[in-house]
Amino acid sequence: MMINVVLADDHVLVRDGIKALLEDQTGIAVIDEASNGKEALEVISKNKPHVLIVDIRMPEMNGIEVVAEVTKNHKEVKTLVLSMHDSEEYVVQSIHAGADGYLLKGASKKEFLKALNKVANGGKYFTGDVSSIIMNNFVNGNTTKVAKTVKEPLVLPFKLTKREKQILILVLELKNNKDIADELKISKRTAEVHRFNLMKKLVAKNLQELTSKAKEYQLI
Amino acid sequence: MMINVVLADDHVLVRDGIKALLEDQTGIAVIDEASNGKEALEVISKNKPHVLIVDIRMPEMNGIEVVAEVTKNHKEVKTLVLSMHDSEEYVVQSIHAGADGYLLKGASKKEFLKALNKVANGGKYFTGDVSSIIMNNFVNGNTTKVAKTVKEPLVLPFKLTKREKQILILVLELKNNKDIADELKISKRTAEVHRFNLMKKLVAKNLQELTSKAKEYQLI
DNA sequence: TTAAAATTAAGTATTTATACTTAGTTTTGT
DNA sequence: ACAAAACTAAGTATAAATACTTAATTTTAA
Repeated sequence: MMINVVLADDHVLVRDGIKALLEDQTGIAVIDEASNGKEALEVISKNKPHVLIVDIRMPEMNGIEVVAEVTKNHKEVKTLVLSMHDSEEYVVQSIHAGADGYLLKGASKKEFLKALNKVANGGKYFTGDVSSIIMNNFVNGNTTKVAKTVKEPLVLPFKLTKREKQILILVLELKNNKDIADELKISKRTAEVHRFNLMKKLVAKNLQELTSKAKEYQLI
Repeated sequence: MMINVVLADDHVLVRDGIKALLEDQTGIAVIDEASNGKEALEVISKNKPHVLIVDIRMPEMNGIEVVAEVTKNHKEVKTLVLSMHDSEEYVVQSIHAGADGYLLKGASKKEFLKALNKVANGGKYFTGDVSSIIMNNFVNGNTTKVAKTVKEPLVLPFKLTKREKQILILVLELKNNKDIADELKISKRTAEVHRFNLMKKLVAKNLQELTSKAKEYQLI
């Protein structure tokens, strides 16, 4: 029985790498590819693969949003999320979105194939390092958040002005107000007020929270 | 004339992707691979390739260190640095280390081949976005630092104590002194002094410089 | 053309970070 | 056992960040 696979990743090197890896595997075929999230959904609707291998970070729609959409509208398609980073946030979001597996891009060929086969056969596969993360979060009661965090990047409860976005980038680069002022050719007091407004809009108490929120809302 | 290439990248998917990309190119052959910096140097010594394609971030030795070593000991080998990020720091360091080219992993096949051929033929190729960065830095006189920054991760001019390392991690997580104090069960004033000492040891004026230095010295 | 939104920059106040030092206590190495 | 190093926490001082507001000017949208 042939396992039909669709790849979604904006880097052609990564897609080619996966294809090369699967090339000599009997029973597995890469039937189509996508380089962004929206394209991935189109390709899936058209081809109805058994498995979607999707990078977590992509233009148009990120991997988690794609997984949530596939889980909702293509229940027969299994999803395997790829990520460069062993990130607790990403893992939890993947699970909440309904992913069948999560794998690091640095995984061995052996692990990769194991994950793909397991997922294709209806099982779950989360890379070993991630299991304790899963346990921690489920034990701590983060399981009730169903597909909430994955939607938030699409409909934000606020809107940043052009200037605020510029300020945000520099703040996230850890520049102080004087440097920000110099770079944007405004006064230090002006930079302070923009910064204050950003904190208010993102509901952040300090730089750490601002950074987390910016990542969560995918503002960077 | 065949261009012999060695690949150095710790992700097998990336190496496979590059191989797949080069597979149908007459005149180019991937003759060996390495998955970390030290292995890369061994492979180069053994195989004497025309070009080394090296990821900037690798275990054992990072790509810039490898390039510096190759520039010094294998002058006939051209080097092309790959990076996921369009980072001014990385570009400047690559140039200083003697790299013949710098490319983003998201580059198109066309650009990739253009870069490879140009570098193999003795030219330089830095991805378009980078040219202005190069100009900025050269104009601002950062050109005199020859292979200095690439060696520093190996021999540091200071030593961090156990406690300082703990403080550094939390500072880089953007935690404030009160939170650091709570987490390590020390007083806020103690956290302040450790923080001050860190700034002094790493010769940093502020959080931004501290973060940069920590990355440069590979303390995180 | 006009109104609304955004940008700018000042005011005053509190909190936190940075700067630098001193000194007692605890831990580690010889 | 003792000396050195590390850790701890206080002192005083300056600078920066945060908090919140007001208001004039510029830009943008209707």
